[in-house]
Amino acid sequence: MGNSDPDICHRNMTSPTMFHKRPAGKSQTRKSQTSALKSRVMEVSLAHFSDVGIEQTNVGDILQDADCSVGSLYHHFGSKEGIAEALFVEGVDHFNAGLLAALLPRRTASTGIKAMVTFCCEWVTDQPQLAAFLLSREIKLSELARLELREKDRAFGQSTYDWFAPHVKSGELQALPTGLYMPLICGPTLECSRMWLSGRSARSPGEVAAILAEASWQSVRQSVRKS
Amino acid sequence: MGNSDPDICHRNMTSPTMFHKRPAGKSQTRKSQTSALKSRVMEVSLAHFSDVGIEQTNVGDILQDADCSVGSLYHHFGSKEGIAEALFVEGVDHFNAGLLAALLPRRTASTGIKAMVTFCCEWVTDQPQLAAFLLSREIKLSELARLELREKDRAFGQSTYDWFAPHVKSGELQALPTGLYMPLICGPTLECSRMWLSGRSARSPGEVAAILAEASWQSVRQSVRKS
DNA sequence: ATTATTACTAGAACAAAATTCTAGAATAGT
DNA sequence: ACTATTCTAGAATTTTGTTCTAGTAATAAT
Repeated sequence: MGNSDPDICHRNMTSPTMFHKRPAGKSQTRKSQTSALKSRVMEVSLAHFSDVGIEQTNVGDILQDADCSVGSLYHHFGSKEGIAEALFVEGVDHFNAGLLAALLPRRTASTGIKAMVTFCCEWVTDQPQLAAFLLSREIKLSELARLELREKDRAFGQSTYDWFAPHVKSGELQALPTGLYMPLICGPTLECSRMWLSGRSARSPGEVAAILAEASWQSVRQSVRKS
Repeated sequence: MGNSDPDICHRNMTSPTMFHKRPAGKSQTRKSQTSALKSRVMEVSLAHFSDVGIEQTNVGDILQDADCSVGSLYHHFGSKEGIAEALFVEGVDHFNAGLLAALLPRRTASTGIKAMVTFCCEWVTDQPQLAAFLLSREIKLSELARLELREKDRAFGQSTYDWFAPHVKSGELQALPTGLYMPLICGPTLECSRMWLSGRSARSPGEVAAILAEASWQSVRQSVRKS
């Protein structure tokens, strides 16, 4: 009765440090042990997921590799998909944050757009496992996570558009439906990434970043051409 | 002993008519019954897969909805993933064939590139389920299917490149690494498609086809600009 | 025509793997 | 100290994908 309530708990994931350094005091407090366990599970799961896919990954292996008990896993994540969901949300967050950080400081349309593309390329090339996971699977998200992600997506879109707007006004960028900027700017890069990650292409996005950046820029700039 | 040999059989799928009209004589011969069963399974499976994903779909539901026995299903497809594999290969084939058919008759670089984009947009908008399935999941293919697909991919790439080459020579198209044309031309569209299919965008690719076509063209044309 | 072989259908039985359940230990709150 | 909560554990259960055996139609061989 006074038992654990996973339905609440495994939602309450305050970004357990896969991509940031952990506090890690010497005296392993319970809290840090727990958070370490979660990280371990996520790390191990990512490796398996990106390797053989969610379906083919079996919980037993995760349990073993992360040295975790059945109870703990289901307490924290609720299900195998729950792990995937946590990874997905955290991954998207990380990517979006990086992309914004690359964009916002730029002062001209051209450098901004190119910075976005370049960031994409580098991010994918730097963390192929996470990228493969994010790009190759559309996770079946819970309703709650779906809403959470939708909101983040909206906020992200808003931030980028706030940056774009002045450049549209000044005539450097084309005026387009809001939803088209991201696909035009990052679409080619993401497509290249998929090909590289799945072994269909030898060239990593990092290697062709400059070409992609230039091409994407051409696709969204206000075009006034000779002849 | 003289038993069925699924290891051979379920590879031998001569494209069972999900996207083409079936012969369907009046006297249901065995062959046509069988092929109808396969189509039914694939159709039903696609609906489930694109709805809740491969993992979440359970074979029992497919069996029931397609009115198929366990034995038949495993005889024809070998496994649940086998169905996905068949759908995937057939889908890619259908898409590639359509794309080529749209491209090859065009005589100028501009109309060709735009035809490709337009075809993508229409195809995705016309068969959202299949598109969602192809775009959102990377199927874990068998080694055999992987090779088969690789070969088709190569042939497809060759055909498109044969079309591109003269236009590159004539200076209308940029000279790019071979692997970059498709991502640049179709990447934005596919990205839009994903957003639309997953409900993150309201505008269907069909609605923005013209804009995408123009933008993608700008990204691969040989640019010589004022100032 | 009869037999042999193959392609296919059927569903009970099986095995593997995900998840639930019960219980106990650690921690925080009062 | 006592209570409630969070977390850990692993045995027990259930679900679900797949295999197996057997039987039926179709086709090929003699």
